[in-house]
Amino acid sequence: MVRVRFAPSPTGHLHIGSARTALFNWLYAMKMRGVFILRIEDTDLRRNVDEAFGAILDAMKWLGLDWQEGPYYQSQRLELYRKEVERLLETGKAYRCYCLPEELEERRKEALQKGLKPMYDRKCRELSSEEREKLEREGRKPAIRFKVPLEGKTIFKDVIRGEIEFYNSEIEDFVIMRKDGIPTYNLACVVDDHYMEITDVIRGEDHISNTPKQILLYEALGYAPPRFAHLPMILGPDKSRLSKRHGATSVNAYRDMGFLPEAMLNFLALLGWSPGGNREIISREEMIAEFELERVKRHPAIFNMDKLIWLNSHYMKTSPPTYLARLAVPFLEKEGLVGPDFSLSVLEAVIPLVQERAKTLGEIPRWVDFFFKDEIEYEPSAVEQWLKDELHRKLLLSAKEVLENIEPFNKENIETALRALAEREGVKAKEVFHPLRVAVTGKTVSPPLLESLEILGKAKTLKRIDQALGVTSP
RNA sequence: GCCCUCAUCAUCUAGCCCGGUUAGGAUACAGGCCUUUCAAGCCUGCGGCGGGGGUUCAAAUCCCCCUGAGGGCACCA
Repeated sequence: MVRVRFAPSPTGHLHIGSARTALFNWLYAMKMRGVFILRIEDTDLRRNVDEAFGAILDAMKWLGLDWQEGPYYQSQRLELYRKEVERLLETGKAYRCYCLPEELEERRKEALQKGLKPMYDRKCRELSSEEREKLEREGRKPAIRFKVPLEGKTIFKDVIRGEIEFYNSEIEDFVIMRKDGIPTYNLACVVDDHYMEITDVIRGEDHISNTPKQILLYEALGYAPPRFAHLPMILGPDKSRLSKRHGATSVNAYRDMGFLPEAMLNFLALLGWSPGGNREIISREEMIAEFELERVKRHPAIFNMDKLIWLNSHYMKTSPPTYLARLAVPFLEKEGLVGPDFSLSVLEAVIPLVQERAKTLGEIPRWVDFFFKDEIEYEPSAVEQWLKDELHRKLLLSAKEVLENIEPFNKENIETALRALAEREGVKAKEVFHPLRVAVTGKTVSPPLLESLEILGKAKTLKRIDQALGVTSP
């Protein structure tokens, strides 16, 4: 049985890169009919954890990455780590280090100056009991360091990259437990992965250099190591690590901009993986069916906002209007276009007119605002272009007279009548449509006019025309 | 500085493992068609195997070197 985990630290948000890691873990678990576990790595005492992971949980749920176990919190498992560290101490595979942070820093700088590797100098590795007692008497509290083998190499086979090896001499005696008794990442991670029976560790490429340390820990603790798979990084357009300077990096920020979860998921899946062939659009079910860890790319991927937008507009076009209407409500509320008591059915009627125009939910309000306002504002340039001159004012007035007599007030009847009007007046149809569009929407760009008029209704349409003629009268 | 990883259009990528393709698709960009605006859709164009050596009848594909990019080197995760 495959068991994988996603183990974020409780920052205030789910980073795009973390989300991709979560997705690939989830996909692999689903594909293998295994278990996807959520674990919160909150062993950093300095970080105040309060509700910081709430946003992470929200983002996971929004993307539909449901977990079968957890969330587990490392902060609640401290006894377990202490017990394991004690074992390492007893078997001589770890030791107490009394060096002060300032001392370490100074020695690190010295080493760097001499052109040596900035590694811990193993000063406390072979302390005699007298030396230890002396340091204890000074009131020093020890941190626990892992005794890394001085020779040999640590080799592992990465599922995505093949064999990777490190010389043990390149690895320092890293701290596994701080002087306050809180374990560090590498130790807690290994202990948890063992006790949670994780079979496959799928994580970012930035963890490759942690892997030999962890494997050494697995060996020292007598655990069988899992398989490892390191995912490529996600970079910004300038090829540097994706960060705030490239724009939004959290999943929730994209949700709030009006991206659909389907698009986000599709986009994330394509960042470092591809189903092969020429497919770009892929559903959650297809991803699960076709996902293969071995097909994951080895090179970093650049976050391509244009592609995300394109994918989103695709899902906007193909999603059911009722679904989009429901998701669009908060965006309309934010613009003050709808109150708590508005009718969803009008919105549902309007969505089909804009779903292939708005690239995100966030763009919907500016396409549909005139349906929800009593008084619309007129763009000065639009008025200037279509409502100022005599010809268009006259055509608009005639249009109003024609529209007044249409019954029922639907697209077909409106179109027939307006085209007939244009013909009678000897002008092109658009000479009638354009002023009418500006009169009703206040803009030169809008959803299809005829459908819009039908939904708006005769009364409001006529009122708008009067308003428009008033706006432009001397 | 040391260690590790990676390398196909501007970007995401198919192809690489099992050498023989006019190196394919998508986004973006440009042009055209359609059209009541804007979109969408359709068509066309632009554009790439980082460089150098091998191996081979034949290399994007196999090997080596260089270069470039990314990651790591915490009592962070």
